[in-house]
Amino acid sequence: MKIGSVITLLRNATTKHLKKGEILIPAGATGKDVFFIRKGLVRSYYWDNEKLEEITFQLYPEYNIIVNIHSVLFDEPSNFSYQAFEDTKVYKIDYNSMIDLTSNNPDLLEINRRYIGRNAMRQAFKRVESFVFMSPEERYLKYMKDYPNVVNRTPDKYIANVLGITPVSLSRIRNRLATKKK
Amino acid sequence: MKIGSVITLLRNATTKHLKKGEILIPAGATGKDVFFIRKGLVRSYYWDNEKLEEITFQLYPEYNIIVNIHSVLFDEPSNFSYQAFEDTKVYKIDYNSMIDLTSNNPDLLEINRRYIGRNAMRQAFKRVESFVFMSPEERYLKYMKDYPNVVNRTPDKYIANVLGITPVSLSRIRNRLATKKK
DNA sequence: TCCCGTTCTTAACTTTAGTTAATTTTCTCG
DNA sequence: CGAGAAAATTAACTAAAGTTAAGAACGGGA
Repeated sequence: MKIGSVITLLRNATTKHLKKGEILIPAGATGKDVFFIRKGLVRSYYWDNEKLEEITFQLYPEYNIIVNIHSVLFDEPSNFSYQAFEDTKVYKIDYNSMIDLTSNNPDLLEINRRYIGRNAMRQAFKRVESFVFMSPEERYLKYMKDYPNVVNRTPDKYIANVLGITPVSLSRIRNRLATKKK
Repeated sequence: MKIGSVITLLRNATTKHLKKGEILIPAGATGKDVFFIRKGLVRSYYWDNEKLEEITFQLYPEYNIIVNIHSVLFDEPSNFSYQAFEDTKVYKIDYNSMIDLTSNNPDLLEINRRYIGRNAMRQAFKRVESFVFMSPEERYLKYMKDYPNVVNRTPDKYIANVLGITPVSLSRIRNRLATKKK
């Protein structure tokens, strides 16, 4: 990745500061923005009308790219809200402007392909694999290993959501693992 | 999608016939091929060394595109084998040739973006959502609804794998649903 | 059609997860 | 620092899933 290309991107981006708890993208949004998290932590979540509670879908620490998959790739309004989970600084650029920039610039085209499409795809695919092949306990261990910088900044109840289990169940898994070790 | 573009693609593709049971892509393969299933049914599966059995990851009926995500997008050898689950006819084209073709042809570029990247991404993402937000029972009902043409051609044990549960458990879910209905 | 292998179902049992609620611990921010 | 809120743990119970195994049903050749 060439430094000049990055500068081109940054010149076309705006900077946004969010206080902990502020909403970056509200549910229902249709805007096609791409965000780069420079600092902080963002979570995406879904309001479950049956259980009457929020279910956290994913957690994004600094140096991650967020695109609202629903609006940007699927042309639907966003199912999720994206919320700053710590004081957060993001760079924001319109997706279509980004496509325009990248199509005239081989380096940026490569960045686009590599860091947006491929990365999001890889994450989603690996996550499906973890659900198909692994137990909740194994999934938890893997998540801790892969994202320690997320786990130790986030209350367990949100991690439990991401793993597809309840907070109570996660607490028991931790207990089992702790007693097993001895 | 213009018919001319499709013909361009087909002229650069080869046709392959597979008997039921034959392997389309063996585990460990590094080839970057794109397959279009003209007729038949293909499954991808993983050999689980712990459980000493095959776990089916996904089922692809006719008119679906198969790319080996591991080799084509992640530059790793394939983790999965892809096997014809019925007598199957596929069109095959090398991924890089396809990229070359598409980059000089706006229609094909659109096909590429839309049907390969976006579709695979959409599938993977929706599938993660189903694991995070839904119970096995709900997941089964949704799968039946979304892919009836797969379900009624595939033994349940393979469907169970795809849903991340055991065949015994799927059988009980079916039983529960049947008695609930009355 | 009959046979054999695969798949499905059922049962019995063990383990784990969901649910609800009470209690303890930890955070947060005024 | 301290009070109130949020989160984590624990318990008791229910529901569901994993495991193993046995028998029934099914299906695809010969």
